[in-house]
Amino acid sequence: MTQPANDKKPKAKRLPRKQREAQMLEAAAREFGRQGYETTSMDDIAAACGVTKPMLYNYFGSKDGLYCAMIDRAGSHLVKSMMALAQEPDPLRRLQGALHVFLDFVSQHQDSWRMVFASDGGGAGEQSRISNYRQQVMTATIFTLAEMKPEALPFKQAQQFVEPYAYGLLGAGEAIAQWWISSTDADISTARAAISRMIEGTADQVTQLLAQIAH
Amino acid sequence: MTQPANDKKPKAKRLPRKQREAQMLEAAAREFGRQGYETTSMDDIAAACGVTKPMLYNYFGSKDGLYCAMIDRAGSHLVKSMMALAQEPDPLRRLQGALHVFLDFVSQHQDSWRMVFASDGGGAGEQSRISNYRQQVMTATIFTLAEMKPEALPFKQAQQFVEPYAYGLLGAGEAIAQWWISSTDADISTARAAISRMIEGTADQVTQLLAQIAH
DNA sequence: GCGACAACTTACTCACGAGTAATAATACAT
DNA sequence: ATGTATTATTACTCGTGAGTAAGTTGTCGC
Repeated sequence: MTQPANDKKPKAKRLPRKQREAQMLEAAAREFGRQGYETTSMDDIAAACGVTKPMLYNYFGSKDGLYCAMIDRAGSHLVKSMMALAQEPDPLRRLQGALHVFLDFVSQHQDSWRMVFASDGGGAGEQSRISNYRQQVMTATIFTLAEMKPEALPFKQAQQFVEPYAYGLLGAGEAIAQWWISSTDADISTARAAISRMIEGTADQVTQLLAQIAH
Repeated sequence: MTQPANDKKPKAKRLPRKQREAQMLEAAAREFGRQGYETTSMDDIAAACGVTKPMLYNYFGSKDGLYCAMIDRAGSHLVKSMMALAQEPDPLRRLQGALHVFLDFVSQHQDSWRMVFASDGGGAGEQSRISNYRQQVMTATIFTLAEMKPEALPFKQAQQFVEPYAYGLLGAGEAIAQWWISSTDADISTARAAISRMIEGTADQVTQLLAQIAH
């Protein structure tokens, strides 16, 4: 519907499948990200990579299929980068490292990260649950936060208490990322610093809380 | 499409306009909240209050019109409640008060608050900007945060520095509210405590930051 | 009772978007 | 060069949802 913001009016040059698929995923990410799942038509995406609709169906089967493929590409990339931090022993530093990775991810997937991460509800019927990369990041965060004061109380129990803070932190991270993207002038280091400080402040509070609960 | 989750199969009882309108707004909030803007059909909403589509068009003109009316109802209510806190002089307490109001709002508008507040992008084309109640809350938060250490540096400048933290805080509040809604067992006081602590932690950091900038 | 207005319905139009044949064009392997 | 795979297109079907026109029924003032 709304002009796909892209060029390539002339004839579609012939391209091997792998390349075309990659291009399609790019375009899908861009269009879905800009307009949301429902509002983006397959024709939009097709036009955005200078090809016609049936090609999309050839390669991805359905709108859902394309959507999921695109989510998966970006999502698995995020999670993989985050998992690499698992060896860092200090929980606070691990949290900080995760934010670093997260902001990098956002800056690289400016349009689509919201879909990948928040999976906006409007997404693909069944698939919105399947590809919940957000959940994975959340779990890791809860885990890390519960480690802040390990001597205070049993780990399982600490996780309970810490859960809302993990959600809050993630929410804060997302919001600041969003702010950074949409503010034209702001430097990324400002965003980084803000999240970093919020993590620190929250970590302090959580440590206090855990200590306090343990009497 | 998806069954509107409501009853009232028999004949539509006749109702005066004001009452019917209120009922429609309720239903709209419920359905839009559950399924999102694009996915909810006018027939869904009509069915949800035991009436037929043309009535909706009679009273609200269009889907956009209905959507905006519903946003406005809840949104102005939120903003009004928050404005009542303006007389509180201590910025930290004001922030805490705002969160109290916010959580009350969320608990009263469980389905729809996301639409009202985050205005989910998929919303009504032009109107998504018009009815940005989120923006109002944001501005107030920036304002309050900048007041944390008034002697440090000029107010206008403080606002600049404080902006990402305001976004972060709001994001955290939303995320925790969301967590509370979707977790079956959690008590609201837990959510309140978590947001409260995060505000405190962040406020500390902001105060430090402002002091530090002022040399 | 009896207009007359407000509340409500039935029964459409119209556009747009997902998905699908059936068909054309180009590379490239032998 | 020529048969065969793969890449691509044109030209549809079909369902669904926004919005409307024209008609029906209940209710209130007098």
